[in-house]
Amino acid sequence: MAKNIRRHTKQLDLIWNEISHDTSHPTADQIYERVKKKIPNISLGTVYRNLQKLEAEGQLQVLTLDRTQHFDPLVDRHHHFICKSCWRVYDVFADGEQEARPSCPSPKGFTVTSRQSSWYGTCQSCS
Amino acid sequence: MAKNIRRHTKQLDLIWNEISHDTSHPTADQIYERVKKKIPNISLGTVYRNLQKLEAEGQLQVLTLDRTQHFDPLVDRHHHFICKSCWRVYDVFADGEQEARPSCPSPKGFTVTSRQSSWYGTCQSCS
DNA sequence: TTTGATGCAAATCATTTGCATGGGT
DNA sequence: ACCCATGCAAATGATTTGCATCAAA
Repeated sequence: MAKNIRRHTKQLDLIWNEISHDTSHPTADQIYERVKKKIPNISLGTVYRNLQKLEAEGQLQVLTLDRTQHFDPLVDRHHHFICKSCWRVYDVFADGEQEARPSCPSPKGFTVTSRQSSWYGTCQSCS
Repeated sequence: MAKNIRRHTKQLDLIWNEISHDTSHPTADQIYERVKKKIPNISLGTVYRNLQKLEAEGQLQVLTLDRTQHFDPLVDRHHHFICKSCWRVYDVFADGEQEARPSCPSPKGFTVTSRQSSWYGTCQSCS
């Protein structure tokens, strides 16, 4: 019977403000460090819980890199370029990427709902 | 001055035998369970160390899925289809996938050395 | 004999969870 | 008042590492 009503807290607000315009793909810990400046006793667990909530609501995407989650407020279709030297993550918008489909296994019976791809290499500031 | 010569051990042999023809993308722990049947006191650490070595030598690829590494003996260019229902991983060979390049950020100064992409959806046996 | 590899256990690191309390609604 | 969200600390789970010993070369 419970309505499970979503509550509006200052912690969630602050976390969203920190990340919503950030294109640097920060980790939970990096967000925690920033947010702590405004709410010194906020807990890392709360940061994780709110990031999960934002992801579940489709307000952000998660990119796992080397066992660590990176959060990305850009949820439109795009890909990532990861620099193997500095490990910065760049958003990538590919031209002329036609909807390649799996040819093997046969597309029969396989339904594709999303796609994620990453380029690896060296970025401008490292080369 | 040390030559750091690579030694040939039965543990490495066995691990390679287990994985080299396996297309199911097993985890380290799954490989450990199999290998333990042949060398009961082999340690999980040894399995990890040998998998790392095989990866470094380019004999296998690692695919990280939900914080867990999956090992793939297929190192030719290919992608993956991950079923969101059973979490099985399928190898994918895409037709007509021309080399889309990042258009933003500008390709200037960005060098792409490898690319990895994954499709998510529902597989044949789950639909 | 030399020294890289192993087995074991403890350490690490990101993330999750249990629980008592606090604060939206 | 209800009961979801928080803070805290302990737990989890995959992976790594230190170290004494073993075994390829």
